[in-house]
Amino acid sequence: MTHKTPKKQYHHGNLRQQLLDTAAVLIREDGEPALSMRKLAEKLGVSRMAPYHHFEDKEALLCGVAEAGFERFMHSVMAVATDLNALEVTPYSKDHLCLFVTTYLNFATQHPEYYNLMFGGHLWQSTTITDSLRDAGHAAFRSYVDMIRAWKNADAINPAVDPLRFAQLSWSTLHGMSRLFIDGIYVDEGVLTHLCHTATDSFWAQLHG
Amino acid sequence: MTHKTPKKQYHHGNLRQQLLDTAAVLIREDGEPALSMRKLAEKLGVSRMAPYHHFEDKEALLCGVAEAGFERFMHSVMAVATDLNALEVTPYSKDHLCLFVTTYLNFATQHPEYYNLMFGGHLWQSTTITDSLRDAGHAAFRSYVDMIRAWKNADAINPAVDPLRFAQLSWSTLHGMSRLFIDGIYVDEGVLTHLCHTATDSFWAQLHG
DNA sequence: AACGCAAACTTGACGGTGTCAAAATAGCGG
DNA sequence: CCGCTATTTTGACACCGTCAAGTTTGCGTT
Repeated sequence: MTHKTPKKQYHHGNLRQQLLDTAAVLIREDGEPALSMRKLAEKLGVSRMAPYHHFEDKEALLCGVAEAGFERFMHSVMAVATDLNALEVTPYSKDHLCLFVTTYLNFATQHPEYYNLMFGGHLWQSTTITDSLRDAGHAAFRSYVDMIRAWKNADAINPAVDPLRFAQLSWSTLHGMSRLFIDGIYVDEGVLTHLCHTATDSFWAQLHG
Repeated sequence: MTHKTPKKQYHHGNLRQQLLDTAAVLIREDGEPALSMRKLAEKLGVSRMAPYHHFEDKEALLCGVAEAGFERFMHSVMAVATDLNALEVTPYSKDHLCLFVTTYLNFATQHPEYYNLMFGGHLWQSTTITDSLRDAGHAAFRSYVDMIRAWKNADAINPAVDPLRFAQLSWSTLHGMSRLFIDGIYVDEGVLTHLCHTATDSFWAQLHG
């Protein structure tokens, strides 16, 4: 008979998870390029090579962090979708759309340490990107397209709209806005909320033109 | 009386410029993170510290490369603007708009080594970004807003459109598309041209709604 | 023509990085 | 208790950015 859960199964315990969490914290504090495996290991009171038993190399670790980011991201979006009623937002309305837009940008600007890895070129251009990360990314996009298809199936938008095409363009806009704010090219907080509304207007027009 | 131009003013000659050019080449080949000052110096047959006489540190060098990118970028955009007649594109037409969109994306996708530095977070988030680079970036955006103002002054768009607001949103879209293609998240070449047209349609609608 | 001087370049050294290889240790099933 | 595997450690290496101090070069002045 095995123990129910091997709580502390070794010297340190649940390293792997702590590596992911602490890496995210360190990246948030000092930026991704400043993260070093050695400092990360030291922060967890473990020798420099210990992390390599849980992640093949630094990039694999970052892929893991990005994957965790996708989990959080999906959770955020799902949460808003289910809380529509509680928020007194009527489905398929412009407010609904705006809520989605602001949710996306809030995640991006409030969790840049995740967003950068999730949608940055560093990992996606790399030849060693994890299969699971690639899947998570594709799944996220697919669920976005599915969301638009749902609008279409509910006769909430112009039937001539191509969901895939609209998804590609609108995601580009959301992604571009996110990047410009995260990268500090756009700075003003007020501009953000205003831009969210302008973007929503544009999306709404595309969906009903 | 000084010489008109000090052609070969020292051992090596016009290093500074070769540093900028070769750095761009190396980044294009292996990506920005793979660029090292030492390899760059060696490639030019010069000792490792030589570059530091022309650029304070690695980041300053990258700022220089980015600045060169802005020059090329502005040149590309200007060239299209002046060649409108030769290309048989009537000013302020939808084709005109589409031409601008494709020009932007062509630059981004064909010169990622410059685009990444010009509009990437690496330099803009850094506290040590060069003043001249900052100026170049702002100038580029300002000239974009001015272009839209010109359309407005020519009564070519809906007078209710706020040029700054439209510039921010449309630039976000262009930037987002560029990033997604450069980062290899969107891959298909055909999708690019199609997305350019979809984006143009959206912009056109915003300008004439 | 000689000199001086500043600009351009080199060499040595230091602390930091990712990670390969091999040794050490811990915990669990038999 | 033994042995086996999962986990962690230590040593070593090549590479990186760059500070400090030395060396070369070429031009302007005398």
